[in-house]
Amino acid sequence: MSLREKKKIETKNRIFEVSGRLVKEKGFENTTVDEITTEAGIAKGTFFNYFPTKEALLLYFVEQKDELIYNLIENETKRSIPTKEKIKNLLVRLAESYEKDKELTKLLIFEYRRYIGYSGLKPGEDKSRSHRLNKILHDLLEVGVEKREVKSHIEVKKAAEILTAVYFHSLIVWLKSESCFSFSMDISGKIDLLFEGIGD
Amino acid sequence: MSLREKKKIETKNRIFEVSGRLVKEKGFENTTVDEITTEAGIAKGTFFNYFPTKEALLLYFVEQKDELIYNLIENETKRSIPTKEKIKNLLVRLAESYEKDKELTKLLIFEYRRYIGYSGLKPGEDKSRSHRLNKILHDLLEVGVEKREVKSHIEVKKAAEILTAVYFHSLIVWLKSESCFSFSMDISGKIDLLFEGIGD
DNA sequence: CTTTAAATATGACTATGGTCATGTATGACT
DNA sequence: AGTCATACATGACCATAGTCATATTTAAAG
Repeated sequence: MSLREKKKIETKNRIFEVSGRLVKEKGFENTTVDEITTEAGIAKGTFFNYFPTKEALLLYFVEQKDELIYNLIENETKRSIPTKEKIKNLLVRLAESYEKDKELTKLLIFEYRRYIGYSGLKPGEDKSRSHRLNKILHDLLEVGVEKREVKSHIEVKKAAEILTAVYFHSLIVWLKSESCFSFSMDISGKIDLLFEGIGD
Repeated sequence: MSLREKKKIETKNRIFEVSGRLVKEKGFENTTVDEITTEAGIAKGTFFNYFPTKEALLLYFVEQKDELIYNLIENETKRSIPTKEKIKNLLVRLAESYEKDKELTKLLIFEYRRYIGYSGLKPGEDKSRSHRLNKILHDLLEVGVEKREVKSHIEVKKAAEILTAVYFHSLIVWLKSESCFSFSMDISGKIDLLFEGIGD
């Protein structure tokens, strides 16, 4: 690895490290790019050589954290248990990992939404977090149909979207609520309801 | 009405009118407060006497539009038809009203999310759009339980949240998609699925 | 070791949302 | 009508995200 590459990585890491500390201390909005660059010992412009906008930094944080979580969870989907249990386990594990630090989750999720809601529009590709979960759920449901654990005539695409929708909406509701009900319990109950159906 | 009040209303209307025009022409981000105030013939500071932030203006737009839509729809919920049909009609009507101008909807929804995702956190009260729909659906479901059209043992709260979640998520997916599938058809199918259940 | 071109760093500069001390119009009270 | 407190308007000013022409560093070629 050339000196250049080494320096590049080092600089990016320093930005990441410094900004992580500052954001945890004072929140994202209250942390200025000036502060980050000063603290990191680089010029302001340099920051924008590494992250196109201040919010891209946040995106990077979220991506890093998601990567960790999804890796931990991937194994879960490989066990041979009923489809419904698999989906429930997956979403409950996800929920639990967010429950570990509600404040941090709040920070990351809301800022992320803010950013993605906007710039996420322009490119044809949607790399949003919901897409990733949606794909996993879609695959699980397809297997479920094959195993006759999921209604064979349902549109798997719609069902996956429903599960994704419920998961993310519940996450937002939980994050916004002052009362500290359990997100994982909530999502677990909702999955039961979704598999059973609402109608009588 | 005093002269003062008249002037106040007139000024607010002028801001609303001018900014509406500019935003439609050039988008929200590309419309500056300076432009709006210049065009409206007022000083910059005056703008902030009427709207605490630039984004509050957008909030105002959305509220105005929502008011119209919900008023149109309210009657729908009063007809004596099965609960499922009522809910379906409600959401399909909502969907149809958004389908009328996808671009405008995109603009309003995404900018709104951006704003609310952030400032919507601070106050205990959540006046978000999803709350309003959630309440309506909750009420409809409760009636449905009484009429034995909805499973009596289900938690109505969870069911309402699920419907709300699916509606808004589908809206976002639709807005983001390039292909022009019908949002109202999509939501209609999903409601069938939700009432039937996913499991076999 | 020089020279050179490309990658990278730099910080003065711009654009814009938002603030605030000050000025001005309004209407209640005498 | 004249006086005064209050609500409202004003625009100079500030903070900060993001840009860009220029300077510097690196790596390769001669």
